[in-house]
Amino acid sequence: MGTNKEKSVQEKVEQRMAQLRAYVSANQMKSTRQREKIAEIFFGSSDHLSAEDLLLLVRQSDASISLATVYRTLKLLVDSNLAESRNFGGDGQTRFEVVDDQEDHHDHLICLSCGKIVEFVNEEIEQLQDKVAASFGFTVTRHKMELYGYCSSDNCEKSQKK
Amino acid sequence: MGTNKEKSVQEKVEQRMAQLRAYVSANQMKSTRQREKIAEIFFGSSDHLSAEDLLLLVRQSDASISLATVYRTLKLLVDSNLAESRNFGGDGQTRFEVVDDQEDHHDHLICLSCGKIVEFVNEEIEQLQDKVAASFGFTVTRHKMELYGYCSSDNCEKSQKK
DNA sequence: CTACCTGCAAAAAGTTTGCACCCTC
DNA sequence: GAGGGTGCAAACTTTTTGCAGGTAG
Repeated sequence: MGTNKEKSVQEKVEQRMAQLRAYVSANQMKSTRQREKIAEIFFGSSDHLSAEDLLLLVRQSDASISLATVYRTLKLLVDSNLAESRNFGGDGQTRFEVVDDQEDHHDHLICLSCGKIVEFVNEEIEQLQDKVAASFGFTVTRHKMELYGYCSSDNCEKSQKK
Repeated sequence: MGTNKEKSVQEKVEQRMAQLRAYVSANQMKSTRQREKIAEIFFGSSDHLSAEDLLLLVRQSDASISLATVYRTLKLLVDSNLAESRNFGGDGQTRFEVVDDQEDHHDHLICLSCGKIVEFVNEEIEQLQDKVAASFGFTVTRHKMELYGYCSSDNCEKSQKK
């Protein structure tokens, strides 16, 4: 593992930052210290962060950044197609995650007991989705699939949330 | 269409009402005019209503009902497994829909242009989902699948929302 | 320098809750 | 009659926005 097929985390982050800078300058926007920092930390994180989560992380390296700017930056990332917003479980918390161009789309498997979130891809399902949609005259551009259930992790039964 | 395999809308609503009453009395709760009305209208509606939507409908026949009671009743319906809450599009609106015991689970196809929502079921996909989940050691109890794209309805291109 | 950005605080939007009064069982 | 239910308004939570001052290009 970790050969030429995978990019290092650092490389991926840099690639996203480049895309962001391109979008920013193409739209008469400016590159600021806050935007750079927020985006960089967001791209580097693999979790499903809420705005508040991200604010906390960002403040570890720059305590003056405000929640409003985090929201504004997240909106920018979503608009530029570098991030996507999700609404798991209906707990009223919007979470964001990094979008990987076409190359690495995935769905989620969520444990209702311990909260673990696993990402997966299944080409067969994707094809069936397109087929079903087509039968209704729809062309699918993106989708969201979340499977809720129980995992078999050791520390799952023990550390039940809720 | 409309033979013995389908229940009339009225019958379905009554069945739900009976389940609700059972739940209510089994939990030392009371049956009130407001609860009855809200639940009945909710069960009778096939749309994906928000609390506010439902309030408007309910007020057509009883103008004194409050939003708080609608929320309280919706929570009751969700707790009693007669309704389910959804979060489409991430537009900050929680929508509710009637749960049909096991018999009629479905997923959604959503048109990004005109907002049309189509419900569908595909057994093949469901089986694949279980299979994929099992490969990660998960047992799926429920899932959510939303396909976003564009429909081919006549009045779609014209009446674009947003 | 100009236009875009940021922080702050106020405003929105959606949902929940405390309380006094009301109604069902 | 007692205990849950309702309406109203206030409280909360999450996200957005107006404004005055700051800064990138």
